[in-house]
Amino acid sequence: MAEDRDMPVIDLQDSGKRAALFERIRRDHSVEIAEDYVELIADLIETNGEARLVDLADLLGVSRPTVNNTIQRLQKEGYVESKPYRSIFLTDKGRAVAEHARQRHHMVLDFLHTIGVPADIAEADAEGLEHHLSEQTLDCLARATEALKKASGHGGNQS
Amino acid sequence: MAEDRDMPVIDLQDSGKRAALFERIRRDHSVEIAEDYVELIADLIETNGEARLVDLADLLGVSRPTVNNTIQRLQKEGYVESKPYRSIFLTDKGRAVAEHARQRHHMVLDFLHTIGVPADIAEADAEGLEHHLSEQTLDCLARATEALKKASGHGGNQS
DNA sequence: TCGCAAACTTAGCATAGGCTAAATTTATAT
DNA sequence: ATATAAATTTAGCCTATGCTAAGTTTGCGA
Ligand SMILES: [Mn+2]
Ligand SMILES: [Mn+2]
Ligand SMILES: [Mn+2]
Ligand SMILES: [Mn+2]
Repeated sequence: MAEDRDMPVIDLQDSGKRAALFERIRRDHSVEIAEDYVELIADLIETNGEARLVDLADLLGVSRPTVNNTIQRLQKEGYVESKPYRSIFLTDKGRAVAEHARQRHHMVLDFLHTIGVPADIAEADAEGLEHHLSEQTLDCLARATEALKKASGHGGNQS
Repeated sequence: MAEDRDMPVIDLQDSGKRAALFERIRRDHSVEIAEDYVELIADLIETNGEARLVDLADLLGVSRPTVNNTIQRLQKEGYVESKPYRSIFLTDKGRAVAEHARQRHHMVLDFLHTIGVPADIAEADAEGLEHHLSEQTLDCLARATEALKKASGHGGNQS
């Protein structure tokens, strides 16, 4: 139970191994924006019938030219399709990514709610956390969420 | 228990509120590198007596000029001090950030281990997750970790 | 001590992701 | 039908973060 809280977390002996972890984080970040965009686009299409650039810009809190720029990149990378001045559609690849992103988003949110994080804060944290969870960890998280739900359901206390 | 897994996670009605969440993520990302650097620098100083640019570059998996560039920015922003061609030191601000980062890193890792994530994967995921947890969520996470430890300790099963 | 290797810096380049201002196209309302 | 408004795009700018190649400084071994 002695939780060496002031020891390096990091193995300074094997720099190659450590470097690989940071490389994964940099990769995660490079797909993060794609994930948020396609998830929003899927939501907009389902809710409004179409995904317009102006709505994306409002939801993301960035300027319209910024969205335009990113959409062009996402189109090059095969996530979306859109003809000039028309609204935005998902490719099969984009739809798959959106579906996956949405599931993870739900799972993270469900977990945060279960451990007692207030809804607003859970929403905020989930938006960042969702992009850094491996499949393995998602599995374990789902199991832990169920375990905690069961525990508190059967008369457990958490405060 | 009907977990509407194919509903938008996102409130498309209030774009201002949603935009605020993404703005926080963008802010998180802009301090993320600072956190990883100061944490590594603290570890190197404790372990080796000094933090050298070349070791940072090896551990981070980036080139030496990249580290040089970032260190100059971190110095402007008051996290580190270093005279040309000499090794790198933390300011009080840098030390505080490093300490905080290390605690979070430990907590996330402890949690991931507790829910059964293999050590390698836990290390990898923690490196990204650690930067997106609010204080509130950290609190709840610590409590959940204890609860799960207790549960499995007292003859619980998780698979 | 002095020459070479290691470490660090500078210069120059690239891409991603932001911005504003201005141009262009599409949609709407009279 | 046409003027105006809204939406989208382009142009031009910025910073952060990455790179390689080349220069500079430091440190060490012979
Ligand atoms: Mn999401
Ligand atoms: Mn997100
Ligand atoms: Mn860390
Ligand atoms: Mn990290």
